[in-house]
Amino acid sequence: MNALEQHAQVFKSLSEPVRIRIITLLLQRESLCVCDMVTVLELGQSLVSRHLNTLKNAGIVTAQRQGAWMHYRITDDFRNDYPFLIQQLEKQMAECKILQQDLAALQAYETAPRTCKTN
Amino acid sequence: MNALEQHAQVFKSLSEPVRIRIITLLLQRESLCVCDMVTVLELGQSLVSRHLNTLKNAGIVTAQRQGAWMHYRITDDFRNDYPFLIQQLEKQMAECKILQQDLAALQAYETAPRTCKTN
DNA sequence: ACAGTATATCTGTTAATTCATATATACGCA
DNA sequence: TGCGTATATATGAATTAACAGATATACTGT
Repeated sequence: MNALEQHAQVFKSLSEPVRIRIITLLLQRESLCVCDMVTVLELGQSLVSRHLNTLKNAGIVTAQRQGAWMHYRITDDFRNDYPFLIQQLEKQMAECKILQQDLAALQAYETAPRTCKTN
Repeated sequence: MNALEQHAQVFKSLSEPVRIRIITLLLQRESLCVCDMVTVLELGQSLVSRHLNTLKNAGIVTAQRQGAWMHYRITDDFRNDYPFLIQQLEKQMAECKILQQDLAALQAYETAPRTCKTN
């Protein structure tokens, strides 16, 4: 895959609202596990897992297993190669109500006693 | 369409190599007509026209007729709402061989005597 | 009529979503 | 320790929709 196709793939990864929401959450934290995102976003586990896989294939996130949990984080490569894209996402987060609600839900979720009952 | 969906649509518009090439060219000039881009990109007229329509629907470009020619340009709204995205595209242009070749082809095309025989 | 541009249509490909199931780890308990 | 079970995550399969590309045709202004 050449550089142009790589760029196109990155943009494509950002072309779905759910993935924008996921990336925006991940930009706010070192890492999150799948069940965190499932709870905060109020989406099906399968759907979130598949979108995370799409982001992983594009090199935007990586996964690391910690016990039963898979922790996803933004890759250093993405931060290095697409710094302005991250700035753009942060700008959007500051202006987009839905993304702010997601962040608020994440904070509420972290404060409350966590029960990670995904399924 | 809410703000999140709007952002997703913009990213989707950037998710195809041909459209990245078109936008990159347009960022270098005030405006270009369809036959300019067809010649420089060496793609079918129908294909370029359809991609331009996609970009227009996303609010990234506007069209203005000048005689037989349709001149496309980047919208002010896009420049205002997605400034970092434009920075990202300019960074990519500086680093991506294909995009540089397109720019060189545009310059050569502008220098040579133009015959806009599209079809 | 002709040049520039848009669009209708067809084909092949890709992708999103859901459901059901598989895998992997942790936990409780004998 | 070993087994059964619950939890966390991934994935195969099926369905549906969207889209890129090409060709042919229609529209628009000179």
